[in-house]
Amino acid sequence: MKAGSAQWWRARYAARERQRPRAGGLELGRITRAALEIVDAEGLAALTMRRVAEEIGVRHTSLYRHVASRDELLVELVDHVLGEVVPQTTGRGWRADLEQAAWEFRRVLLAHPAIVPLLTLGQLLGPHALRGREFGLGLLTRAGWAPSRAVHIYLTVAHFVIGTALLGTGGAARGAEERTAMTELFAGLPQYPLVRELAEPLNIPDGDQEFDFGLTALLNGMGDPR
Amino acid sequence: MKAGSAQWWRARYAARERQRPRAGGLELGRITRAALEIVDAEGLAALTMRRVAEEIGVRHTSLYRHVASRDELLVELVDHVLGEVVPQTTGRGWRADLEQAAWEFRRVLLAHPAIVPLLTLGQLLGPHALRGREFGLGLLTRAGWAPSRAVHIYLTVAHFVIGTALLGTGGAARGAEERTAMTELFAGLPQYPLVRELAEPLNIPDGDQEFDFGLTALLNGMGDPR
DNA sequence: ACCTGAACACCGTTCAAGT
DNA sequence: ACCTGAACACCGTTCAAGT
Repeated sequence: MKAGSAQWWRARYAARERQRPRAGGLELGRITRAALEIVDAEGLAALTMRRVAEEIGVRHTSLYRHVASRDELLVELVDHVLGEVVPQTTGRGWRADLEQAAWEFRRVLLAHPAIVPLLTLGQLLGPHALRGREFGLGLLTRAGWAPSRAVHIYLTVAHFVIGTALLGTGGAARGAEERTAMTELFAGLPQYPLVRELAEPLNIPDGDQEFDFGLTALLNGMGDPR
Repeated sequence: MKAGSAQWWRARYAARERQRPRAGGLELGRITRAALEIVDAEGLAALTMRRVAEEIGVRHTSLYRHVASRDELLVELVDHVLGEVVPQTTGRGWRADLEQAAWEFRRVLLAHPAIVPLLTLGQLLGPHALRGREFGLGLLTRAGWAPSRAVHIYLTVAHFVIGTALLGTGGAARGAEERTAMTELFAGLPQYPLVRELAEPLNIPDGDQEFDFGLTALLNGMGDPR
């Protein structure tokens, strides 16, 4: 069964209910916490089963009693990080609430850049993901949006947050020396005059500004609940 | 030097100019073409150096003469796929042109779902990526958008296309049995009443409709060139 | 029930040797 | 200049054996 699929999640929830952890034993939380530490400090490539086990002080084969594969561990890690998202209502209407939730989601993702690519590994159906989903749908339906419209808006904004985080972290992130390298690169490519001319605004590494621009346009374009 | 970084691309362009391939020899194009075949048919996990070499009929260590690492191969593969994007003007104004380009970009990504996650590996600075960038910036500036505005619009739309493709392909893609599994999953989770109530619209696997909704909202919200 | 040890198949990458 | 062969270090995963 593929880790992160709906079928997998269903089995996972059932197993979690059945489970009674014994005192002093290794549990899933200890594993995901160790995994997050490694991934935050050293990146995704450093996250091996052996490395996680070493961090905890156990043989790496022991992990397979709690997690069926590395992929399962990664899926669990994603929902663990999603637990840091704490959406709150603002008292200033649905649009302000949605914007605040989007920025809060973005904040958490940027705090753990290495796990962002993992969001595409499976479906976001863990307890923390569903908590966020419930919150978003709640504020939209309470504002008067029709159910199918609320779903569309929720999914579009969520995907926008994830998409911009994906492109803004990792390989696409721009430092100072990256920017000078880019200028030099474009200088040697006369085939693309506009790319060269607009090199400066293209390379300003202000992801927050771009995020603000896109989110505002998105919400402007959606109108109001009938 | 990190594959996909601006510095890497700079060296890569320079090396490509220097290169004179000898007749009958192995060249990069042959490698990326074999890689794409494998990845389309069997997914990203099947794309090993040994497998690519086998497909071509050569020892796997030979690949390292043309590509410094597996990561380099993946970055080259991305730009290779981007070559399939053929944006065209419509004669119906900048907005129609931009929408058409966005759909064309989406079409190519969905045709090669396994490579979509690779778009986040490095910067999109290959020749085909820059060709698309030049096209997008061209149609926007010709329409009268101020340069910095054109850049924002271009980046936002491009990131939107990639973001929705990322979440719509791979693990998040929904088949029929996935949807029934999701219904059963929600039925057992009374903690999330709205998620359960809206399960049906949430699980309709119509990515095109969601894409259309988001793209329209985005462009609606951007207004017109001054 | 949980952890350990040994083992398996398979990776990416390096490098001296051939032509 | 390019390809080959052998080798290295390191993976994820399985499973019988211990407690």
